[in-house]
Amino acid sequence: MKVYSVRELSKLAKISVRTLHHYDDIGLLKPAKRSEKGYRLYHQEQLLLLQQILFYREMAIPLKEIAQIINDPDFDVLKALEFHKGEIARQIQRWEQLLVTIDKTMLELKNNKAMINDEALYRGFKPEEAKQVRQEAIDKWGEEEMENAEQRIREKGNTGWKNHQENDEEINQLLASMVGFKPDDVRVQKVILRHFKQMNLYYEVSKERYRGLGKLYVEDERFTQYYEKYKEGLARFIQQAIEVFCDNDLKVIT
Amino acid sequence: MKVYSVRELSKLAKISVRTLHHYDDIGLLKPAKRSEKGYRLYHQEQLLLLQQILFYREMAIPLKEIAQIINDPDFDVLKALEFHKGEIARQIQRWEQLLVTIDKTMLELKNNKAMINDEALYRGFKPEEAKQVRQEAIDKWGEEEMENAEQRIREKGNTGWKNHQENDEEINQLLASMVGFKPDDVRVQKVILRHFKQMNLYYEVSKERYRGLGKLYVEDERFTQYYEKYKEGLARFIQQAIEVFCDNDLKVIT
DNA sequence: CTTGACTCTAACGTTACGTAATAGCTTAAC
DNA sequence: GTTAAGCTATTACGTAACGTTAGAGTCAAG
Repeated sequence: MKVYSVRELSKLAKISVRTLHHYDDIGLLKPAKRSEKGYRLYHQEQLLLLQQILFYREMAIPLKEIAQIINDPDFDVLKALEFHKGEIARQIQRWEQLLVTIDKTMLELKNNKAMINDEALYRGFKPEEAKQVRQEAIDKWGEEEMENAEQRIREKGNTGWKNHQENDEEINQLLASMVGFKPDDVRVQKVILRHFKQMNLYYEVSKERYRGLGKLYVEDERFTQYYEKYKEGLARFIQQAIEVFCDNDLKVIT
Repeated sequence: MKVYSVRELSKLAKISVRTLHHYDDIGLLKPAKRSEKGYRLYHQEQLLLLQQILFYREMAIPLKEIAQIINDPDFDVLKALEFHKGEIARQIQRWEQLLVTIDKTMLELKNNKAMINDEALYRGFKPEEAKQVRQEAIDKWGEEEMENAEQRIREKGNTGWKNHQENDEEINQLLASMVGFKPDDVRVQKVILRHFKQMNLYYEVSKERYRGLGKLYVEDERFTQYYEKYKEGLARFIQQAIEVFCDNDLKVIT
């Protein structure tokens, strides 16, 4: 009967010798016997076992569980597989969602990055600075927008402007207290208008860009988490309110 | 300016305190300062950073790389995201393939398990034993096939039958030497016929079951690896040859 | 002043091996 | 016979991202 050395077996199964050592260590796959000098010797039986092990390993089943499966004849393989199927399916769901998010993020980075930076800038500057920054931004718009915006952020640091921050805070608090209202509620829209005006004080925020910002609130974790901090569902609430605002209140803008 | 303790920040971000400790340890997110007694104190700035970190962490980007992204302004985020997008896409591919394999495996386990066991039995029994086993199998077919087959395997162990094994080996060698031939090549089909006869010596292998076995050769890692050992592509080759055989040579069977 | 809730550091545990490092064995060639 | 190539063994640290005690100091409230 043919016996296999570690190397032979490893080549057959296309795994490393170390892996076989490991499986021996943890008792998952012991060699049929040891040679006089302690060399591991495997038989067909082990080859078969190994194939099963690798089969299950491919399905991302932890080695401990694999040991169960191949050792314990009473182990319910079907149940285990069913379970892992669910796990994998969920995993796939998550990753697919991630792909979407990444795509969106990349789009933001490519096209709308300025918008994010606007927010970053808009938050934390004195009005004079903001106006100047804005002017610069408008001047160079389209050519080096990204680099410039980032550059300015780094240069200016975060020398916050008190009044602005407080106003911002108040608006967020107000909106937070209104979560649950219908987005087209007049009271909500009033605050949104205030928000919109606030932004337009130092920035030229078109209807389009405002709508885009609204979407960012729910699609970008960084914004979402920032607003969820105030109240659960706030991010989505604001976004919906902004949508309504942009759809209806165009007259205010011009 | 509001400062956050570890716990506060951890609650805001819905992560563990340990994680914040960890991020501090590895320098990914240092607190703004330490209190007199060494307590970690975080500011808004850190909150923002943390949000970014968690954002990237969600996309399964390793912490080291995240550190790059948020520290090094020259780091090409777009490229990094593009890269990870590819990674994730590939992952998803693999997992989806796994789902298919798992489904098939479960089907095999539920309905066709006997087939796998047939192969296991068929390989390694003396003819008398095999015949007896077969008789038993036929008798109890359909009620406890799975348990019985397993039971028999365990009972009989692997007391191999020399001639049978050798014949088996020779067939495999022959087929291995023919990989690359068209599956409907007469020489191939002759060997397949021999294979089929060999199986029918001790087992009642219908055209259907034989075709099913052929599929197993390529769909079940355990079989695939077994045959790939002889020659790369052998498993698929045999399967194709069996398909041709089952499609054309029905007259031989009856 | 004593709880209870919170904080710190230090350090081991987790998963499935990779990667040396050190040393003995086998075998074919010279 | 020796030597070099190639195999084998054991031991043990490294990896990623924290979880989980464990021991000990700190803070606010009753």
